[in-house]
Amino acid sequence: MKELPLVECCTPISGPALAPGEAADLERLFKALADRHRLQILNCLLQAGGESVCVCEFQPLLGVKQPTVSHHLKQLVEAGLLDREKRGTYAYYRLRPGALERLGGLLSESAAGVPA
Amino acid sequence: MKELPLVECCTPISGPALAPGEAADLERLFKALADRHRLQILNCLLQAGGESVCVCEFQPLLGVKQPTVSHHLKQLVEAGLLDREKRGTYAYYRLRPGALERLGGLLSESAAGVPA
DNA sequence: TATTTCCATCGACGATGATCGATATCATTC
DNA sequence: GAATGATATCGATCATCGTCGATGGAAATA
Repeated sequence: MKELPLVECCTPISGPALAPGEAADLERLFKALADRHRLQILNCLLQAGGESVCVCEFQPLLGVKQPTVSHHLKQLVEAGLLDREKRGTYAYYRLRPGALERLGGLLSESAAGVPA
Repeated sequence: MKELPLVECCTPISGPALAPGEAADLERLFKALADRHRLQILNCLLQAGGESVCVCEFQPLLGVKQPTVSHHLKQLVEAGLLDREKRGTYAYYRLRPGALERLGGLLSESAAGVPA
């Protein structure tokens, strides 16, 4: 047997681990937010005050080609952050109501248990 | 000149774009959160209530090798989410006070301007 | 129906990122 | 100071992601 070191390593903390499904959901959400261009899209939609914005707005804003814009929009929809609506040949995107609030609330709540 | 289509595409929205630096900061933050293992680390530290946790706690929790744990911890520190402290040969990490709150507040605030 | 326009999907390529074995560093112990 | 143990860094490998040209589909127009 080995003696304990002078400085104790740690007192094991054994809170429940993040549920695998829950961790995967959060990972997808944050992955969706972890891109400059997708953040620009969200910022644009926030400034639109929840109104729908046409795809054609995004391309000049982002400075990338059309397939790339489409790709990013799809990712945001699949993450549950945006809703898509088609009118004629145009496609419109808007913030899914409450999506960002929920994420913000989750972070604030989690951190609320931590003393300053 | 071309006539306007039957369905108007959109009324251009011209709010200020996200400042490049600001977008880059946010991107780094969300990138740091966009990984299953780093989320598990944060969850563990949240359950520790802001207390320091030794590195040796994380390896069995994550189920990855030691260099990988070290890699993830470094990313979280560089993102400004964790603080590192060394005692003897051991390294301890803790949540940087207010970091998660700020992020949560930012999201909630941004979304606050959007009508339900 | 042919044409045009808008947008999504596909396939490929280059870049970025996660992982791990090997090695380095540093403090402790012998 | 040699040996041990904990952690960080390095270098290579493999997977994932962002990007874009080419193509496809659907609606509007001629």
